[in-house]
Amino acid sequence: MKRDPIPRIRIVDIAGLAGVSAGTVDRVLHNRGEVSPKTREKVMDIIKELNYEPDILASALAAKKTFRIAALLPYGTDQIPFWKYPVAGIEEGLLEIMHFGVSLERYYFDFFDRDSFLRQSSEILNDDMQGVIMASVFTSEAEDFLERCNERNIPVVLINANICSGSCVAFVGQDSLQSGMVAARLMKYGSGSDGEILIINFIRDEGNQDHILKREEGFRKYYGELKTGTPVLRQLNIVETAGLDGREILRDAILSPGTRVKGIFVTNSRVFRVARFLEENNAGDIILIGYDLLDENKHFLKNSTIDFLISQKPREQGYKSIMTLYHHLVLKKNVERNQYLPIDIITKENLEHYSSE
Amino acid sequence: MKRDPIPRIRIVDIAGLAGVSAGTVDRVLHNRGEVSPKTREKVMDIIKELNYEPDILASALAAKKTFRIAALLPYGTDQIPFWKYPVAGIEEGLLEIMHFGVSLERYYFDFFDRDSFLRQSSEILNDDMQGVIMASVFTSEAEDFLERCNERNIPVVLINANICSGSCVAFVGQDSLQSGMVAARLMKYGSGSDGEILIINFIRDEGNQDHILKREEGFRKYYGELKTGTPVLRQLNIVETAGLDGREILRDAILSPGTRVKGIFVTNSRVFRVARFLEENNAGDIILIGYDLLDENKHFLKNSTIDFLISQKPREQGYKSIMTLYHHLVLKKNVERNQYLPIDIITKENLEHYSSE
DNA sequence: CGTATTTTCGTGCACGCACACGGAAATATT
DNA sequence: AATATTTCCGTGTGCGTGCACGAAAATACG
Repeated sequence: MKRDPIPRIRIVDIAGLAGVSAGTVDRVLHNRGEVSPKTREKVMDIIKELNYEPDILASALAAKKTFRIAALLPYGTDQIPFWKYPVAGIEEGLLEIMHFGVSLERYYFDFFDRDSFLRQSSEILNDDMQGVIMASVFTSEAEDFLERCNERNIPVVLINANICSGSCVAFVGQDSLQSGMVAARLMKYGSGSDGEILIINFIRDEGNQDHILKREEGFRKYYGELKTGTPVLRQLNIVETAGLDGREILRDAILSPGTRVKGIFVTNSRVFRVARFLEENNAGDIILIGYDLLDENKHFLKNSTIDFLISQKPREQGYKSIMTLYHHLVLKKNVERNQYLPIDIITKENLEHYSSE
Repeated sequence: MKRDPIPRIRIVDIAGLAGVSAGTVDRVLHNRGEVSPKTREKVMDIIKELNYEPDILASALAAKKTFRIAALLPYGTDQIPFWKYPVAGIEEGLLEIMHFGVSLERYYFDFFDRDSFLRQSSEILNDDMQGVIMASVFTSEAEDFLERCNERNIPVVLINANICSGSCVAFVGQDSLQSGMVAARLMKYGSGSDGEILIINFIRDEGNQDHILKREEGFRKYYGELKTGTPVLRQLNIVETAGLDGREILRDAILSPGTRVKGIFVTNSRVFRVARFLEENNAGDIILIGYDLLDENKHFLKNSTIDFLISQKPREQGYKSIMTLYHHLVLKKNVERNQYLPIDIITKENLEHYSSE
């Protein structure tokens, strides 16, 4: 039976061993004031040798330092409910770390309006922020803003969609290629080797769609690697503008005479639109796979119109993004550049235990 | 753009408003020493009205209180590797909360030896522990020990297998019935409506097997609720004693002439034994579903001998158990009695992002 | 009423760290 | 050599809370 005593090394212990005062050790630790090279080296050696770690409770209490973090995200709407969840995850993480002086400023923009993104991101640069959590919905504007932040040494964590050229501190999101492959494996079990499968992309005129395209790519990759018989994979792009849900396009693709649709893979969280359509038209024997536990998607999963949902874990994305900034900013620890979240497969049977995602 | 200022109410603020010293407020807060009823009521009113919350950093720093938590778990072995993971999760949680004075004592026992459980649990009662995390492997002994702990007001968190009659603070684990139903849904997609499906239980002479039986129950429940054609479900119990892996029983059940096994559901983490057998005998077209990301299970998932693994998330069970005790013991917060973990479905394609479970 | 005992409460100091201030020592300038 | 300036470092106090000690006030007893 092992005991776990924690003999904490304190600043005064190091001071004693180095024959200096605690104030000098503090100056060495924080590169503050002036310390002679000889004294500095002696203190640093002891710090390393004893593996000194500060008591973060005492440090936070004494410093009363504040870390102001900006959240630059789309606001969730009834049409795009997905974005309600990362926000909730960020707020949840804030509750855990606010004791350490972290505060959050919220800069929300309209998912469909590039100018609102520009306005809010400009405002961040006018304020005195120490870190930013950003959703890169508009790619080139986000890259521009990221560059501005880098010039000011403001660390940025990207959420949900990565930017390849960005020098952010971290990206928190899902491996989109792999999630497409997961969807394909599930589809293959459910729909067999014949007929055709629709890959439906709800896309926009503009903005970052890498993750959507990568999901399709992964889906096709899985089938491409199969040794025997595969169904026909057919892409269907539905341009997503405010107000339209693509009903006529769905009718043509699914209900036209001669179509043999066995399954549908929707590459984002708007799968509820397809589910609505299938339900209205009694097309219940089609395997339907999509993303995320939005309320309406959950409703259709429960009544078996949707067979599987893949969760991007949006709440956990939010939670993890703020915790990553905390580790980087406050604890000064190394954080991983790409933080991929698990690719959760949700069925009617395990839905209840995922509901808070 | 909303600001998030936190004007913290301190003890000295309350003291000023009540016309007493901070020491008196402290005495009221902690029911310490003696305070006149009149003064106590005045202070309590102000505390409630201002919704005072202590600064947990300052509280932990000043109190230097230690919370000693006992971990009463089986040790992980090559034969039962599952138990390596909850331990890792507990250690991970400990790192996050040790600043608040939490320390961990490890009391490990042999999964197959009731006496070792009795020895270790007795030792806990002899030591001065403030909380216990326990795996209820031997049901009645665990109930007994739980009763002892209750007499001493030592809170206990159960992990992995619940005890129905136990008055523990919390249970952290998976909803076994639902996980069996998830397995059945996956099996149904993969193996169709004819032939037979084996439900293999690796069981022991003694000990808590509720969760294993519940998984089978859930599996059967799913098929029972189907409206049309179901395969034959056949139970196969393999008694698990140290050293044997049930190879002969598997041979009879799977390879005998006349058997038409389309799928196998193994109700715990020993699915690698079945996978080994299938691989050795080139029986690769059987759908195989089991539990947990042990190294050997992962190997068979990668080479497609195993089709799906359901994760009990053992590491997260450990993590969550210690965090639950922390919330209860240190923060004095209410915690939920049954904390069910998500039922993760793992395929070859999403395995990499679950590897740390 | 005087003395003894109990109740009540203010005060001081501890926790480990952050950091400002100013005195002492070292160095530069005249 | 005397004076001015810079470098270096020790000391003191703050952060918010926990808690021990003992003085003052209230109460009990003879």
